[in-house]
Amino acid sequence: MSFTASTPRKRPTQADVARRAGVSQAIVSYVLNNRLDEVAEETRVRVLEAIEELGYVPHGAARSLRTSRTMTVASIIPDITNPFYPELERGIQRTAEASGYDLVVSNTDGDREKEARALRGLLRGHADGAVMLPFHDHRELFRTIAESGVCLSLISLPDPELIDLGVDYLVIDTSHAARLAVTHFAERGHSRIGMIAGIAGTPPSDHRRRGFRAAMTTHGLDIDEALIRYGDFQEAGGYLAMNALLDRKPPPTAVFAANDLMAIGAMMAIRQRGLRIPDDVAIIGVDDIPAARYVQPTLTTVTQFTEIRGAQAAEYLLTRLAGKAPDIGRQSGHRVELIVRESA
Amino acid sequence: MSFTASTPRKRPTQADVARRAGVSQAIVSYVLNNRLDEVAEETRVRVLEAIEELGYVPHGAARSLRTSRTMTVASIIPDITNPFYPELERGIQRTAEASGYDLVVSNTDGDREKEARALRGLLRGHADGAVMLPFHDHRELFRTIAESGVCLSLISLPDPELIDLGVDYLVIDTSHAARLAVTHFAERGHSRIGMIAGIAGTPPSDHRRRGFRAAMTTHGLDIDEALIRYGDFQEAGGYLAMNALLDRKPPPTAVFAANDLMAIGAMMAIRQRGLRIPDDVAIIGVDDIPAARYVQPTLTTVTQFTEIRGAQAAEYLLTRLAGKAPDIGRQSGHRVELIVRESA
DNA sequence: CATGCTTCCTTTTACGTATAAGGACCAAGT
DNA sequence: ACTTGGTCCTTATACGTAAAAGGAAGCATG
Repeated sequence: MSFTASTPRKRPTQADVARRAGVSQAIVSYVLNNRLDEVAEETRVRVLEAIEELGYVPHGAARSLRTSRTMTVASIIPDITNPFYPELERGIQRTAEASGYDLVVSNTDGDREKEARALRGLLRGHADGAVMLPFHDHRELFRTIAESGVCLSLISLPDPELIDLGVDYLVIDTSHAARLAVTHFAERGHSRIGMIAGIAGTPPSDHRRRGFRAAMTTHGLDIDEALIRYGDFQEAGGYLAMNALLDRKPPPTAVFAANDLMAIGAMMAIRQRGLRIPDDVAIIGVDDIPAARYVQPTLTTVTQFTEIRGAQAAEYLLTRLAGKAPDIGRQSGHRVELIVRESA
Repeated sequence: MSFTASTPRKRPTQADVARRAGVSQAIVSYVLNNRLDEVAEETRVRVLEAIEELGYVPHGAARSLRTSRTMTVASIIPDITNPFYPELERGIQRTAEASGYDLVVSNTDGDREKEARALRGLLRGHADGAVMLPFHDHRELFRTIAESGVCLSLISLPDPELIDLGVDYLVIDTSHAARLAVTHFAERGHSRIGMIAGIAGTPPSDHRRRGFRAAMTTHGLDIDEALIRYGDFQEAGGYLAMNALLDRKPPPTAVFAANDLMAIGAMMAIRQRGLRIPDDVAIIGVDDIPAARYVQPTLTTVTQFTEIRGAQAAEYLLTRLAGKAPDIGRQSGHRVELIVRESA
C-alpha cells in the first residue's frame, strides 16, 4: 500500500515564504497586496521569487476571516436541468468571474425548504452576496440576510420593505409575456385560448396566470376556467396538461404555455392525437430555449433575453459589493419580445 | 437617504453566545460540536437557547481555518448550457448535498486557460475536492493539487501516475459509443458512414474519433477521411459540419455525431436540403439529452446515463473525503447503451 | 485522610492572514 | 547638533473557531 496519497505535503504559508526570503511575514502580505510604498523594490523581488519557488498560494479561509470577504457569490435557482436556468447562470457567472468572484450554485427544485436552506447557507458567510430567482416567499429570511450585510439581487417581483434594506430587483414582468401571446393569438382569430400555467401557488406562476387573465379581458375574450391547467415546468407536465385540454369539448384552438419545456411537451401530446400545429392547435411558449429552434414545427415563444438578464442581476450585485450602489435597492424591468416561428 | 443598508448588524459570535449564557466560548463550541461528555445537559440547553435568541450562525471561514475543511466541493465542467452537463451537474450536486457539502461550479468553455484557472482556485483551498471533466491535459497541475491534499475525481481517461496519487477516475469509453453506432449503421446496410467529431485536438474528441475508426475497421468498412468533420459540440457546429458532408459526392448515408447537440444541428441541415431522415441520411448522436425525445424525427442516440455518472463521480470524491477510500485511485467504466428511435 | 477518578468547567493556543503600531536608519532642513 | 520626515522594516494584534491543557469540585477508594 502506497502512502503517497495519505501524506499530502503541507502547503506553504506566508511565514514559510518570509523565512525563505529573510523578511517578516508582514512584508510578504504587503507584497501580495501590492502595498508598494511599504516595501523596497529589491525586497519585493526577493519575496516574489520565494513565492514562486515554494509554490505559495494564499489560504482562502484565512483571508476571508481577516477581511470578511469571501470573493464568491451564490446563485440560487430552481432547476439547472431546465435549459432556461443554465442560460441565466451563464450570464451570472460571466459577470461574476469578470470581477474575480467565484460562483456557488444551489439548485432548489423550486422547493420551499431547499430555498430556505440555501438562504441560511448565506448566513454562514459562504458568499458575499447572492443572485436568486425565488419561487416562494422568504421575506423574513431575506430580511435577516440583508441585515447581516450579505447583498442580494433578486429576480422576481419587488418587495418594498426589502428594497429599503438595499435588495436589488430585476422585475419579471410575465404578465407582459402573457399579453404578447394572447394578442398574437387574438390577431390570428383565436378566441378559445387555453393556458398551461406553472406550479399552482408559486408567485411566478400566479403572476403569469394573472397576466393571461388580464390580457384575455383586454381583448374581450371569455376565460374558460377549465382551459387553465397546471404543469411542473417540465415536458411531462406540459404533456399531461395538454392532454387534459384536448379532452375538453370543444378543445382550445390555441394554448399559451408558461415555459418552453411545457410547450414542447404539449406539442408531443398534440402530435400524438394526429392533430396539426398550428392549424388545429397553435402553441406559444416562454423563454426561447435553444430547443425552441429545433423542434418541429419550430416554437413561437416569448424571449426574456435570459443570459443578458442573468448578467444584469449579477451586475447589480457586483456594483453593490464594490460599494458603488445606492443604499436603497434598485429595480428594473427587462425587455420581453415575441419571437414568431411556426407553432403559432 | 436611508442608512439601514449601510449599517449591517454585526453577526453574533460564539463569544456573544457565551456571554449571554454565562459560560466560556469553549463550552459553546463543545455544544455545537456535540461533545456531550464535556458539557452538562442543563448548560447545554442554556447555550442552545442563547444561540436561538441571538440567531447565531457559525462563521464558515473561521471554521475552515481551524479545521482545514471547507465542506464544499468544486465541479469543473466545460459548458453548462450544453444540456449534457446540467444533467451531470445534478447528479454531482445531489450526492454532494446529501453529505452536507456545498457545490462550487466553474464553467471552462473547454478552454485550456479557464480549466487551469479553475484548478488553481482549488489550491487556494476553496474546496476540499473536485469533480472535473477535463478537455485538456493538466498533469502538472493535477499532480500539485493532489499532493496538496485536495481530492480529485476525474471523468476522463485515467493517468497511471495520478492514480498513484489517489485520483479517482470515471472512465469515459466513447470508443464503445462509436462502436455501438457504427454497428447499428452496418446492420442496416450503411457503408458510407460519416462522423462529426468534437473539437479537434482535445482528448475526449480524439478518443471518440479513434473509436469510430476502430469500429469501422471491425466491420470491414472503408474510412473516407473526407467524411470526418469537426464541430464545436453545439448545434451550429453540427449544422456546418453536416453541410460540408452533404457537399461531398457522394454524400454519406449515415452520420455519427459526437454529441446530441451536433446531431440536432445536423438534422436541421439535412431537412433544409429537402432530404429525409433516416431514409436519405441516418443520424446517431451521443448523450441522450432531453431534447433527443422532442426533435422530429426523434433522435437515436447513445446514452451515457449522465446523472448517474455524475452521482458516481461525486460518490468517489465523497468517500475519499470521508477517508474511506484506498490510498490509490479507483477507476470504473460506465454503462453505455444505444437508444434506438427514429433517426437511425 | 491523602489519592485518584469523574464531571464540568475555564484558560490558552493555533489556524493564516491583513494591518495598525512601533522602531531603526538615513538624508535634509534649521 | 537636533529635530523632522521619509523609507522600509519588525512586532503585535485581531478575525472566529476547535480543541488541548489545566483546574476546581465532588465522590469513591484504599
